[in-house]
Amino acid sequence: MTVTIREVAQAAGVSTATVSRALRGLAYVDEATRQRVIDAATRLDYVASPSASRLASGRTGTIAVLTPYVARWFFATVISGVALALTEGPLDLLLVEVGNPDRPATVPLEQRLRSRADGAVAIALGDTHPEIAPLIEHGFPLSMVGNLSDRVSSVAINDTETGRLATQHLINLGHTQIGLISGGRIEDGFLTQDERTLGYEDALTRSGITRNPRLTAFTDFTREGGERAMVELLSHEVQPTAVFCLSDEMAFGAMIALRRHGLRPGHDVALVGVDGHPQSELANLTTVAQPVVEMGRQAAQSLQARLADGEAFVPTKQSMPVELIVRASSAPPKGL
Amino acid sequence: MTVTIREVAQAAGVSTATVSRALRGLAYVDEATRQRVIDAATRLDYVASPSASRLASGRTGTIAVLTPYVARWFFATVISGVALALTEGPLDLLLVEVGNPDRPATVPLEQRLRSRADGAVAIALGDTHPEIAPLIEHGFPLSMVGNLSDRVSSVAINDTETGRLATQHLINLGHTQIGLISGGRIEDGFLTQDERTLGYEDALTRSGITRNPRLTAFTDFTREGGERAMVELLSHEVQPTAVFCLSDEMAFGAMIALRRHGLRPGHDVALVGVDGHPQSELANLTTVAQPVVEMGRQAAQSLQARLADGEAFVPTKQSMPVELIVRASSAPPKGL
DNA sequence: CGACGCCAAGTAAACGCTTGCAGGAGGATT
DNA sequence: AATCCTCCTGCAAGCGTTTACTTGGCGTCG
Repeated sequence: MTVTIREVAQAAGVSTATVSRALRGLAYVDEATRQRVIDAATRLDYVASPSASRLASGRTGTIAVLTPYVARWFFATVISGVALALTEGPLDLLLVEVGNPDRPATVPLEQRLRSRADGAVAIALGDTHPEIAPLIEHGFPLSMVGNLSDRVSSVAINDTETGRLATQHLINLGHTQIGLISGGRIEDGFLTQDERTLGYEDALTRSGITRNPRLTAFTDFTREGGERAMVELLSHEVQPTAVFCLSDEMAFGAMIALRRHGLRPGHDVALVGVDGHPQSELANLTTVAQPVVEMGRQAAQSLQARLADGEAFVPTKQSMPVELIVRASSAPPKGL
Repeated sequence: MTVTIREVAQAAGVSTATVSRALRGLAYVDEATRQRVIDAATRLDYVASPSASRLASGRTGTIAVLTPYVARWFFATVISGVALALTEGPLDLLLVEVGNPDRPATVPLEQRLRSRADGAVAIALGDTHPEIAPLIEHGFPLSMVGNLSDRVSSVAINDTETGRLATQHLINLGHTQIGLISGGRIEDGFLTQDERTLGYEDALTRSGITRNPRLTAFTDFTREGGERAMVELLSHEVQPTAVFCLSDEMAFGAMIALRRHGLRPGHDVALVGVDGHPQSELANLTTVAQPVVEMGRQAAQSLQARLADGEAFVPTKQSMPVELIVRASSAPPKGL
């Protein structure tokens, strides 16, 4: 059924070794010979068997994408960036769900990756995450997106700066009762929420505002979470005139909650999110946008660089620029 | 570095053949022996080399997902459904971008799949698509989502019914000038837009309304496309009081365009989309929702069934239920 | 009680590549 | 003219499984 390297060798009148070398563009093959081989291969519609070549070479030609979610915007968009980077080369993209609390791992990640991928891009996962840490320990080539790490290459935005930027914007508008909708604390080295919160606190402090813990609600990074969190905030006696949401999706949820309470986002309660989600325009949401596709692409590229380099490799930490996009959801407090 | 089957065999005091059989749960292995093998394997942290087993068995244990886009909501969500179905088993998920007009294929799809996947799930691709058709021709196990086909198993909604449902809803509200924002015609067997359009026409006809071609705009299935299309519709002399958008994202774009023209969705122009996009709630968009995750899951399952069955296989056509979710974007025309 | 069948386990031949090593052909260098 | 490179090519040993075939032991049946 399938054409083997032997048949190509026969057709081109050379050995299989030469076919292998010729087709992979290695040195020490006469140009005329190479052409003859390529012609034969094309004619026979030959494609090398990946399994065989992987077995023989020990390289898989595959990189894995490790992600807790595949459908959520941020994750899906990073994946598309990785895919973009891989279209250049001949690498395969193996999709692996990791760290989704709703779907506990049945097989240890390391086993799922061993001899299956040469390296991996991890999305929004901490470097001490129980599934990830062993990989790093064992020197598995890893590249992280959305979370900076000292132990592996990583690309992310400056989350502290992001939190500061968003909060300062609200302060500049005249707000002082600024709420926070944050993600729950995670103990696996995933620092996004901590750092954005740090930036939030820092901005408040700089302006001489003391943080009120009753103005913070913890939830998860979803629309539903944002909705619940906003309801919670609204239930307290002291209410925020503005809320910094750690993600746009959370902010969308917050908007829904506000509306349900007869309040108008922007008019009654100012809202700022983070992400630059495509829907933020329609929702009129002020947001700190991050270059998500590009982050995925960069991570994949630095991983490829590492795979090419081999030993001589130092983890790089890449910080991407953010941009505050101001829309109607952030207006001055009503008194002003 | 890595543990081989031979070492396990030695440790368990059996042959590699027995180890192979024991670990894969095949018959003709004494339970005591099997346990001994499993213990040894566990102790040594043995994991079979996929390349080797693929080479030897001819099966890849991988299914590919073929998709034009990975980040767009519908596609990402289908992929998550496929991933969901695969978490049960030991199958790998290979992600392959196919049919994205912005990224023309460098290597023929068939070559990218040969000996790399046992089967594939194609998302929103037609069965005569130049990349897909050869696969079907050669009997490659395929399962389609979002587009029904006679030639392979497929799962989708009834698009004609969907178009009818959406349009009828607008008619029921009292609209007669009902516009359509449609996708461009594609000649590769992808029928979604044709059928939804058919449903739209049919609903009009049934109510004795003659379709006005000036009320239809063609574009692509994106927010930007919807925006452009709505601008186009608004530029004509005869204007719609309602518009049926073939996808929610298009409808979001249409909303943006309306707003830019000082018109209010629902109030000035009624809007209905298709998808049940998570953002439709916040946007107050009336939509015909489809069970997207479930569709991905079903497609993956029927593919697995086919792979298990082998020869004895007949393509199945699965039609999923839709649900009209009425929100503020669809209101009666202003006169009423 | 011998033939038979069945189960359990082993032997060894693939599977289709890659790659270390060896060899030969020329040309350049002493 | 002998020696040494350099370039090209072939030989063959893996790579780590799976699986057809074989073997042997043991209970069963006529």
